[in-house]
Amino acid sequence: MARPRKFDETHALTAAMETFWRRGYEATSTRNLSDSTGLGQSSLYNTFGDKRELYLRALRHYYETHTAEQTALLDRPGPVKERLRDLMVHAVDTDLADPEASGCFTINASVEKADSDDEVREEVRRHFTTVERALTETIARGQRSGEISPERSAGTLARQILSTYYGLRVLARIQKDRDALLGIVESTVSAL
Amino acid sequence: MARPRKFDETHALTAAMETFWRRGYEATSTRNLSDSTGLGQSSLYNTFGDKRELYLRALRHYYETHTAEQTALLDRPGPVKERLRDLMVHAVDTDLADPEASGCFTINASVEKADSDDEVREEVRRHFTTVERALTETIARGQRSGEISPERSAGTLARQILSTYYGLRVLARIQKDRDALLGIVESTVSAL
DNA sequence: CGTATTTTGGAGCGAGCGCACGGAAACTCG
DNA sequence: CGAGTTTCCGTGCGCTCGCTCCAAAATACG
Repeated sequence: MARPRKFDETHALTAAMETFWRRGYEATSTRNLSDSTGLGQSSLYNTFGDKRELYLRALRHYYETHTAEQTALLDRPGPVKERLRDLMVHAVDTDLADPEASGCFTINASVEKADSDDEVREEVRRHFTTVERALTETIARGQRSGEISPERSAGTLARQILSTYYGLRVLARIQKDRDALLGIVESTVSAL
Repeated sequence: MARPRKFDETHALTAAMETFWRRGYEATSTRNLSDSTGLGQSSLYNTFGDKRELYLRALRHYYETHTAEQTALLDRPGPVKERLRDLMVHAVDTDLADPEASGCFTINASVEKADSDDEVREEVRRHFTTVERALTETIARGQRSGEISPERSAGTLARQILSTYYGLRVLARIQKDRDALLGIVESTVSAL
């Protein structure tokens, strides 16, 4: 019925996500997005709306790919403490593997834009809540199986892990000493 | 010998720091800085150099005022666990008290600008290291007095607290439930 | 009081920003 | 193959950006 697109929308969205992820919202220009996606400016605007809408789409895409991957690590079978350790070790290793890496996009969005944009804040909250819930379920499972003491509530322990986890991802931006970071992980897991 | 300044340099620096802190580096224009400090553009450039230099000055000013305040909380006398609790509770309360608050400037700088600016990264590292060292000393003191088990090294425990602490400050941007946040603090302190 | 020196305020520079637009191009379908 | 529809690409608009410059203003000193 009309001229077909010569790009894949998901590929373009992934490229835009990586650009926002690495450079942040303000430091990313629409030319940067045009370059990294390979789309012309008008195609960008036709497909995704304006810069802010594309940022929100990128953040949601991060949820569907990366946040989902994090909770998937927790939902796997096996000893619960190993699942929790996997989550954190995986984060440390991906943060350290790529020198261009830019931590966790959700945290970046939370710091740079959640204050000034209600929709961004709600989206960030959704990410946080999803990970927190996955952690709570995992810990509750561990408490039922006896791997984790039921002394403190699963919710409190989950928030404690969540806090350590996000702190790790902030520290890992500066502190590149893998052993020090893994020491945090071990100490946290063994304290459960 | 010449026309005297009609502003106080420290006051201007404090105002600039608060602007960068709240809005971030990229979203802050030199007009914003001119407005918040009350200085004309030429006075700003005469006194502080360009925008980036002013940002570095602001970050160092944060170190001397706010980071120093954090370590001062730890250096006070009294039970060690109370000192650690104070540090975290104080952060939660200041983050929640002011709806305009924007978390921890060091974390913000780490997320927005440490990747792309070596001097910012070194300054952020200095903040992190200072808090980590203060935590290590505090925990070592607790181990000597018997308040904290010497099973795990003071350095590892310090980094664990540091991680939780920074995670708390990220979470507090979104999660405004004081009881949930304080639950993290209690759980962390009681696990020592 | 005149001169030297520094600060101040405001205008304005070139560059890059987000975004819009219009015509050419590439398809589907009658 | 022509009509209709959507996408693509380049140009450029209005604006704001970081930063500079300069003349007026305000002091200290001989």
